[in-house]
Formats: sequence, C-alpha cells, structure tokens
Amino acid sequence: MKKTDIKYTNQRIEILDFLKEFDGHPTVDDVFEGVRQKLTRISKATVYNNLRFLSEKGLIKEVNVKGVSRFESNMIPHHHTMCLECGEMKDYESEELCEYAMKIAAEIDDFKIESADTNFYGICKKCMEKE
Amino acid sequence: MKKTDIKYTNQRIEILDFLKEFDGHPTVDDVFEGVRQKLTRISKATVYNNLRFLSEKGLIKEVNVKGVSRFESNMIPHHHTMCLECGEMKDYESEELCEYAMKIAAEIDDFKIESADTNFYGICKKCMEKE
DNA sequence: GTACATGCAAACGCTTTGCTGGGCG
DNA sequence: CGCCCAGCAAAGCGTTTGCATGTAC
Repeated sequence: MKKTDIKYTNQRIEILDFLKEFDGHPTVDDVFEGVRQKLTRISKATVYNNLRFLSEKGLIKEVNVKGVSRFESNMIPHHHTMCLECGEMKDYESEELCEYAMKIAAEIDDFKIESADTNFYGICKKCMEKE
Repeated sequence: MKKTDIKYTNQRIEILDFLKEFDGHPTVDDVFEGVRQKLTRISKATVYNNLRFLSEKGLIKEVNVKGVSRFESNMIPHHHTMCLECGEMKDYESEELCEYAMKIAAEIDDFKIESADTNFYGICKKCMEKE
C-alpha cells in the first residue's frame, strides 16, 4: 500500500488542502462546507468516503471526539488538550511524553504497541476568563 | 452535587452492579442485555439515560471508542490498550505514567488540567497468535 | 473496456427526546 | 399533590451503502 497507489482526484486534493490550511480539528461538516467553496457539486458521501480513504492511507488522521469524527493533517506524533466547557481541542506536542508513553507501553505483557496518544482534559483560557 | 443527591432506583442499582461485575468495557447494548436478566421490563432509553446520569455524577466513566459509548466502573485513573485487529480494550494501570502526564500538562500555557488519559494502540495476544 | 470515483438518495445504527403513566415523598 | 423516574415509540443525527453515471488509463 504505497503512496503511489493513491489516485489524487480533484476532490481528494481539495480535501487535503483544506485540512492543511484549517486551524483546528474539523468535523466532516466543516470539511464539506470548506471544500464546497471550490467544488460546489461535491457530495457529503464523497467527503466521508475520501476522509476514510485518506486516513487509511495514512495521509491524515481521524480523531473521535464524543462520537463525532474529526480530522487533522498533522501526522507528527502529538497529544490533544480538550476543554471540558466548550469542547475546544488543540494540539500539544511533547516529544518526551510520546517517548515515555512508548517506553512504558513496550513493557506491557501480551501487547505489541504501535502507537500511543494522550488526551488532556481541562479548561481552556477562554472559558477560564468567562467565569 | 453531592453523592447523597443521587436517587438510587432499582434500575440504577442494577446498572451499577452489572458494571462492577462485568470484566471489560461494555457497550450500552451489553448493559441493556445484562440488566434485562433481572429487570425484564427495563427499556433501552432508561439504560441510556441512567448511564449518562451516573457518569455525570462521577460514579462511572464513559469511554468513546470509534463513535460508540462504552462504560466502566473502575474510577482509579488508568489507561487503555486497544487492539487494532479485534478492537479489544483493556485497562492498564501505570501510576508513573499518570503522574508524568499530569506533570507535563501542568506546564501547558492557558490550560487548567483536570485529568489525562493515554490510549495505547497495538496488537493483543490473541491476534498475534492468529497470524 | 476495465476499474475505480463521484453524486445522490435511501438506509442504517447509535443516541436522545416527547409523552404518558407510575412510585414515593 | 408534586416531583422525578420508567417505559415506549418516534425522532434525530452522524455515517455508510447501493446504484447509476462519469472519468482516467
């Protein structure tokens, strides 16, 4: 399953471009609305199918938040902070923590680790100021 | 929102008992089928509503896996291993990792950490043997 | 011409909601 | 009597699928 196997259709290119420029973790609807600016006739099913396709190919990453799929194109191992108030989700990169988690995971019996990620739950700046 | 505010109806008690005895991370359907053994007339909506209620009260924990809710009554901070082949999910307790993650999180700017959890993705023993 | 993508609509599965009746203070 | 909870069915919402058409090699 090499990268060269991938057919880069217009729809897929626009989806990838949109994800690259989007600041955050868009839902399927976000992607759909965004891509529709350029490809006015694209259907939501195509967005769904291609988001799944691209994440299976390892070009993007799917993150599930409370039962809803979100996507990101940042493929560097990293973590996420989630605001318990407003639901905002942000990247947080800590190489140390990635390595520490992988080291610990390597010691788990009967389990071959492939990846690890950590989610931080708390209150974001905006919501702190609101209170 | 004290624990004493909670009305322990028969349905809630049975759901809590079921979760305590269940070895794993049951879905809503698992809970429904389990509890129905004793309360034959319970409805799935009651199971949904009470699982949400109990997790809001902090008596159980909800974990979302691929868009589906699962529940656990183990409230001690811990992590999860997930098998990429069969989807099996297991608890993994590492106090060191919990503390390390919290320590790192405390340093994130503009974010007041409350909790952190780590998911390990890989291949479980059963699936390794299958190959 | 074959294989695979698209667009559209319908179907699907998990979850929530509205309503009515019941239980307990 | 008032309040909350249970049961039931229907609605809601995110997602997947079937099918006919289109497009690239």
